[in-house]
Amino acid sequence: MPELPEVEFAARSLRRWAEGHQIEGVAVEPKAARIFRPATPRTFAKRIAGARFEGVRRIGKHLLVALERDGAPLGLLAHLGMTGKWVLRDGDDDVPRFSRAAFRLDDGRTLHFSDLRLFGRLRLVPGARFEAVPEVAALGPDPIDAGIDLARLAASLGRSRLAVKVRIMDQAVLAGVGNIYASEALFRARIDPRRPANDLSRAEIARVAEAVLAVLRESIARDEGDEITYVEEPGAANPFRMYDRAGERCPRCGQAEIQRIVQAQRSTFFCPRCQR
DNA sequence: ACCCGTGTTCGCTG
DNA sequence: TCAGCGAACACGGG
Repeated sequence: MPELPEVEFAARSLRRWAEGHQIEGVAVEPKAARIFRPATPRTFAKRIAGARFEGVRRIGKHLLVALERDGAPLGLLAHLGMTGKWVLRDGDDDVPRFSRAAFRLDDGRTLHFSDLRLFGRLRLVPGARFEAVPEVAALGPDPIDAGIDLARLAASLGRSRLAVKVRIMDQAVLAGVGNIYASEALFRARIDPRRPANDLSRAEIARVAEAVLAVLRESIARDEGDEITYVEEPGAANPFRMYDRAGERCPRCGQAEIQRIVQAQRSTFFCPRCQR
């Protein structure tokens, strides 16, 4: 599910569902131990039980959850990986498929962290000192939260001969841009994803910045309500213009077919006619 | 059976 | 020294 817009949706959901509520107990799936590392599932459950949700921040694809336990701050760093999602249930029966951790709240509802592929992470951060976590410290600016500084983006791109599509997915360059939105943004910017990053002109870099912001904002706006359609759900309509549309006509020129290529072991979709 | 997947990390290489 | 590459992680769906 998750790139920046989907994680933003998760952050808003968590705020609405959990802020101000206390965790009465936690049930963890022992087989999902890798999610809780370096803590063991048991230690994780023990340390977080009794904590109250204070607030939720998002940087890129990371959720920074501030908790308070026994009057002391405690952080929960959550990453959804490829298939993670937060799900709220009324009671404690009706457990979602692939629930890996169930947080029983003080109002009888249960918050589930569901994750099929186990690439997600739930990590406790002592004192809620998120800045001290290396993977958080390494993140570049979040485009929605901080905007995109053109000079900084130009510097990041100019330093690399990597394909621009691969480069803008680097979380140190733009935190939160993943495989889908990288393709979507470069289509909007009319830039060939295979171009070396350091080959782009200043004007082209400006187009990339504008396009990244636009596709992220569009998607966040689309997810405005309580519901979100997950790409992987069977029968869900594909909301993207390029992603997973190989062989279809380009929606811009109406002439060329959308191509699928592989870059850095990930699928890229683009229009060979419009994107130069 | 085989390939694919919205992400990250690790070890190797030049 | 370090950017870049490929494999690995894990598991269901087509």
